[in-house]
Amino acid sequence: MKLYSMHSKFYVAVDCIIFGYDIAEKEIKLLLIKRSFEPAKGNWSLAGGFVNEDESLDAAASRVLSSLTGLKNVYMKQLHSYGEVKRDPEARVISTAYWSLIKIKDIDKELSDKNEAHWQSLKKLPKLIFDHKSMVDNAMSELQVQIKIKPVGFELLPEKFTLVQLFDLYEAIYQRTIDKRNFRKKIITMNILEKLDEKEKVTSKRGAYYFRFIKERYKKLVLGGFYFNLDVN
Amino acid sequence: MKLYSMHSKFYVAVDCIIFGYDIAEKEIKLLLIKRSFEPAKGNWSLAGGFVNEDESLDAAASRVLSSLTGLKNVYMKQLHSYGEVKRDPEARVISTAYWSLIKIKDIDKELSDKNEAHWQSLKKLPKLIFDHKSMVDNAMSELQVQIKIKPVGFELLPEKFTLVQLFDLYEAIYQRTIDKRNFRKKIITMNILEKLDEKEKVTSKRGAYYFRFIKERYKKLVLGGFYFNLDVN
DNA sequence: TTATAGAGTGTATTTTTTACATTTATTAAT
DNA sequence: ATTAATAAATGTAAAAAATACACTCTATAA
Repeated sequence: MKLYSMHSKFYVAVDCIIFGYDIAEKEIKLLLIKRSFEPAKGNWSLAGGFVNEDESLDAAASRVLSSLTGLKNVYMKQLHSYGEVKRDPEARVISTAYWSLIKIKDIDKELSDKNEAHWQSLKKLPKLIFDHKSMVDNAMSELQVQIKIKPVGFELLPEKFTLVQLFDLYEAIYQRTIDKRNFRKKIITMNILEKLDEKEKVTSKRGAYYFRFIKERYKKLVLGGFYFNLDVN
Repeated sequence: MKLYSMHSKFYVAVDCIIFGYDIAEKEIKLLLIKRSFEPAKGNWSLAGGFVNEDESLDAAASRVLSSLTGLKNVYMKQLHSYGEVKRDPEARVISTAYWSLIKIKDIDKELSDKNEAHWQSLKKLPKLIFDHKSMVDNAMSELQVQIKIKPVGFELLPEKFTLVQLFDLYEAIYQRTIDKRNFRKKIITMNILEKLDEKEKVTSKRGAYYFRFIKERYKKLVLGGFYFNLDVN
């Protein structure tokens, strides 16, 4: 069949904006790659790859993420497709960007090292190739929006976390100070966290109680019309 | 050069979800096409087209919209890219969907007739080809979100409109009843509308005052930290 | 026993949202 | 001229949510 044969074909790629959170540094980090092939070989780049004949865009993005980190079934959402004619100087490539939230400790270090992947602080990013900087900016905006209205922050924290850690994460993402008491009040009132008996005792003598996000409880609440909202002053 | 030559190439298309608002019927409508080529010739479809070598995705979407309606510089935003392997039974085609808001009266009727374009009520849509139905559903969700937080509703109304017309538009998009007094209070308080001396006298004896959206005033407010919000009960 | 450092807590005020029913303006019919 | 009809326009009190704000508690190490 050749019904479409008069039309042009294009390389199609995916690029992944992989967010992690450094609890100690209280900083959002991005997993970036030293590009291993031309053009722009040796420069900093998002994790990316070309789409194969037999895989969907989503599958390609999952493959790229997994081949770099060893992770599957992590939080990943399509962000936007970038289709400027000259965005890649080598050839016409249309790229669909995905953003992902992972726990830094979960990645397969050997695999990421082999691929020359490095965590970089969002605050002092190196220059990125092509239009990757604007992909990052767009992803960051999306993250700021989503973390207000969906419980996605927990994707960046360990299973057990303290309210202080959650609070610091929100400050890091909002990039502003927020009121500690009002924040605690609001998240606790939602009734989607379970307080554990265990305490985190590294950062203080007194220790801070660990909490756990109960996804099932959240889902049940949503069915009843609940909207997650952590838009606090 | 052939640095990428080991990778596959794909047909890339754009599809446009074109929203219009029928003031008299108080209904959201979609501009749909009787598809003129195989596969699925004669079936209902979104306005779409293949991307050309020398145009960006955005430009392709603008071209598709303009070739069907004669309209340029209208509200249009990228929605999502659809990349399932078998989404088009004929060949592998990756499609980036765009959604657009236009004033029904502004379209070039001759042009749209020639292209077999027809306005269809959102409430009784015909069966659409491929994955176009889910594109429409996603676009509708996006419209519902955006009209709450951005002044995009005015894109669907004439330059001059009454508060009743604006109110009816919001009810049509939210697909629920809203409180008339609270709605009026909220939109008026925003101070982004100008009340004209003129009245619309077709739908009532008393007549309803026309208003006008003042984009410049809105933009100035936004610079000062203002957030449009019409999330009313 | 005491100093230290971070964790944890409550309330009053302001702002926003919600619920709700009557009056007003105009025209057409008598 | 009066009246009936119809949609437009309007205000307020109560409830809920958001905000501002500073001290006490707990555990450890000196």
